[in-house]
Amino acid sequence: MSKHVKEMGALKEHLGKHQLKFTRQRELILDAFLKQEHITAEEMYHQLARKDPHLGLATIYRTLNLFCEAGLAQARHFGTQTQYDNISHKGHHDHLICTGCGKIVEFENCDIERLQEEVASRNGFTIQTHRLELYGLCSPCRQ
Amino acid sequence: MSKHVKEMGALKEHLGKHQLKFTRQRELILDAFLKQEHITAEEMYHQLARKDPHLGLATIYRTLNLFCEAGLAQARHFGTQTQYDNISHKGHHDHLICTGCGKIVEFENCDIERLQEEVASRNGFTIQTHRLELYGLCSPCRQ
DNA sequence: TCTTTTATTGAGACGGTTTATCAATTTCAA
DNA sequence: TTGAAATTGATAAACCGTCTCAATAAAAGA
Repeated sequence: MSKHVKEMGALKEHLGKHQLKFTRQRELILDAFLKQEHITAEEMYHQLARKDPHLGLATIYRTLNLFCEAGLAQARHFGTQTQYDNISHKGHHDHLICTGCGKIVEFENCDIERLQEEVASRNGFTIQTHRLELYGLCSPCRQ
Repeated sequence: MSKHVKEMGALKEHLGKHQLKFTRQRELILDAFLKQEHITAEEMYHQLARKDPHLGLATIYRTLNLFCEAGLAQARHFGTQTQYDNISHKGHHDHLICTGCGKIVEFENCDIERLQEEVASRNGFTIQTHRLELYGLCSPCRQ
């Protein structure tokens, strides 16, 4: 009865290919994961504590890493924690960041994205998402 | 006599402004830092162990963070570790990161860099450094 | 120079995050 | 239903980076 039929299918396909099993915990964690844009293991642990008080933190880590391998999630190290991004939510924008005043300008550039695809395929990669940050000085900060 | 006169000057200026002191350790770490494009604290620790076996890891962390504040370095979380990038180094390379197995491939692409400059100047920015990470699956992880 | 003040250092303790271990349990194909 | 194989939960362990603090070194003042 999940609303996430497509992702559930992708996960089951990955499980099948790797002789892994479909468990109650994996289903529970997938449902919770797909409801958000990104989450940390700790956040999910607390969030799921009500539904299943015995669900262990280690299982959450293992499962989120499994989602990464299955192409559903993307891990990003953010400060001291790891964020797991939901790949199916992708309103992706890049950032120009002023190192002087901290101002952030968002931008999108199709040409850059196209070149990224080229680089990736040349190296045998399939891109799920990317992160591009340009650091510099805005004109007020340059005087 | 250091070859890195400019950076040494920038560091001393920062120290002066903040009532910090110029120490033998800071000089040593700066010299080692400027020789590379990027380094982790742990790598530097081993690298400097011969020159000064008593140089502590904590001092290296403290000093690399100081370089960030002084605008000489840029920290970024990479896998489980923190990389300190040398801002003055030009041959900046970017990363393809496999979300399945964690493999990292470095690449450089002048066209992308040129487009970045365009985006920046269109927004009135002057780029000091950037960070581009492409996340996806490498071919073994894709099957 | 000598003294005084203040920042820095080294060593290890510490805290938070993630992974490894392992016996018990669950899944799933036969 | 059975049995091999994967998974789980609990917790120990590993790991990275920061904090603590007494001892030391650097700058400023006399």
